Amino acid sequence: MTLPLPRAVDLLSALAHGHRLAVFRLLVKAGPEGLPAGKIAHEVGVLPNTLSTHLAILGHAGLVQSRRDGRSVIYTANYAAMRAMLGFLVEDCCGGAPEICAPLAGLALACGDAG
Amino acid sequence: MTLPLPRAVDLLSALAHGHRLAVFRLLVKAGPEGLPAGKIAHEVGVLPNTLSTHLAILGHAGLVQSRRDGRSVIYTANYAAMRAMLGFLVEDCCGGAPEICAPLAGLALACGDAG
DNA sequence: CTTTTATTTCGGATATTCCCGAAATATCGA
DNA sequence: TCGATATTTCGGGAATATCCGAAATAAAAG
Repeated sequence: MTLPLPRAVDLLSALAHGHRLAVFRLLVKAGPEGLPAGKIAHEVGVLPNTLSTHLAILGHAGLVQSRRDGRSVIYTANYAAMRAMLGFLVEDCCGGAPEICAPLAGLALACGDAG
Repeated sequence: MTLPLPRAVDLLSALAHGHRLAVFRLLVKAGPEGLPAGKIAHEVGVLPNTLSTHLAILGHAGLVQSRRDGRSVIYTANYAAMRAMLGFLVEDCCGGAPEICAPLAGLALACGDAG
């Protein structure tokens, strides 16, 4: 197994929430520069303290990292964690069912070209 | 977006549980023939009624299907749903970060070869 | 040093998830 | 029909998640 099952559950749980999924998408789009917590809260539409909790959950799962910049705390997506999760899902599925992830090959290649 | 956000959350939530993730993996490995609920319960190590709830959750998310065979109810993994979820994650990530899913291309291809 | 801005932590109220035992339903075989 | 097997539904209790307002912490500005 590419990832211990509880670890995979942690990653899935972290993203299994509308606001947290939105936050992660936002941070992936933002790239390595990341975004300050306040801006994320505003974009996603949640109170700063609530967002802080969500960011902590994402952080605990390893999906985001943070650094301080003056008064702001900048958050960035951790690609490695997401890659690990996708790897787990793909390898775990492909083991028994190429139909599931064979189409992903083209998709992933297209992403490399387009991105 | 390849999938409405709430739909993606449903799929992620369904798999964000140790037993349910184990069940889904088991069903993917079992292939189109599927497995009866009782056997799944035994393999995963949960009581039949508890498993029934988990199967209902997976079913509601569209990740598994069922058919009756005599006294047994046979469950099978729904590849399309899993493919949709992976597609969402990959496309959503690759939009901003090829580093995440570029490695998946090779992985998915390898699955097709090996599977 | 005080104020302002940015974020996190704390306490608690509400909602949801999770699991179990008991009972109900469906199907088969005697 | 009666009993056995397979699964689901029901009801409730315990654990967990979610969200909010208020207070605390961190850093810059005046």
